[in-house]
Amino acid sequence: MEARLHVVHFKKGELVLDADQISTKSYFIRKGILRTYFLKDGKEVSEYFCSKDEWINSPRSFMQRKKDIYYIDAIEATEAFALHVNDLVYLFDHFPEMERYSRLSMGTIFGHLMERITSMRFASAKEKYAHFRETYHDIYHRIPLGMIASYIGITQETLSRIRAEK
Amino acid sequence: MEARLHVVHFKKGELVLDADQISTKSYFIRKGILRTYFLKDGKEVSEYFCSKDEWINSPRSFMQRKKDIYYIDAIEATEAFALHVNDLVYLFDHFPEMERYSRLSMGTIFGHLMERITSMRFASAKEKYAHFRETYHDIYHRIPLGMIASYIGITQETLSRIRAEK
DNA sequence: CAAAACATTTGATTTATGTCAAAAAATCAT
DNA sequence: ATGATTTTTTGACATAAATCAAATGTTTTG
Repeated sequence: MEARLHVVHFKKGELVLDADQISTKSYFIRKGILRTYFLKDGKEVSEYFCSKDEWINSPRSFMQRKKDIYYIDAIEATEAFALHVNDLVYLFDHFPEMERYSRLSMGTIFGHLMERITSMRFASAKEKYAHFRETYHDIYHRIPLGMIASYIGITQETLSRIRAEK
Repeated sequence: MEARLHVVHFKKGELVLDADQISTKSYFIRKGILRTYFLKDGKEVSEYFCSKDEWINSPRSFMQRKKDIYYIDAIEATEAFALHVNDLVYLFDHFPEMERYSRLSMGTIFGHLMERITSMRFASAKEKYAHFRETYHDIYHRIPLGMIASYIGITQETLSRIRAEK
């Protein structure tokens, strides 16, 4: 089992997954930050950030082996374990408890997504930023302003002004 | 198995689940529309709508047996099958394939949620309404304007004006 | 059927945030 | 280090959508 995970390193700014390829790996981060984003009108829109002890992948691409719109890149120099999708399938096939574990953790992620939807719907720019800081309280200061702005769906200028006040 | 589902009926406007109780049932709709909503500053905010052949519940309340903020009510007179959480757990325990099925369908719902987040982030009020109509293309005309407005996160007045133009 | 309750529309005004443009600050590469 | 990118800040202005208020339209209910 341990052997199925191999260590990988990414330099700051390095592309981990290109949107035009199907993702066969999921990464468990040991150090650094990876980020999922997509392009809208030629500009990067950050979808989410992952750091230490978290898994990151392009969900649909990885699970359903279909191309998706997401890129993954490294915000910082990052060290991670890579797990190949075939090995994961092997695990699901041989350890049924995995399925249950997976189902239950999905529930948690689910809750986060619903919360985020709510936050997007009724919050002012300032509140969205506050919500972002809560969600990423241990790494928010390591994420560039522009990426945060696109993550919460406001412009850089507005975010800069929010930070300036107080 | 069939016996574990029992038919229930709700009148238009009837409360199906009160937020101050833990939800023990999930409903599979045969006819009509149910809706999940929560209260924000005393006003109802619609979370999602379900119709024919879909399951509806208060996810965290149902799966984790914890109180959550969601109410469920009937937008139309509705007929549904109710499944008790204990019966579902029984199914998961006795039919491992259920776990896999559940995991895979979560992936789909996942995709919808992510799409919705994107739609909330960068769309104008008009585009949000268009996105809503696509998502609910077979029932959108049966949902009151005010509920749609809160679902997409704009005011009733703005939605009314969007409908008025063209 | 009328009255009440509720939902939608319309109008006038305000406000938060976006846009465009340029300066300042920080980071990167030679 | 130093010049070159890149990122962040600041300013002036435009605009979509919110707010407040009232009128109209539509359902429900006794």
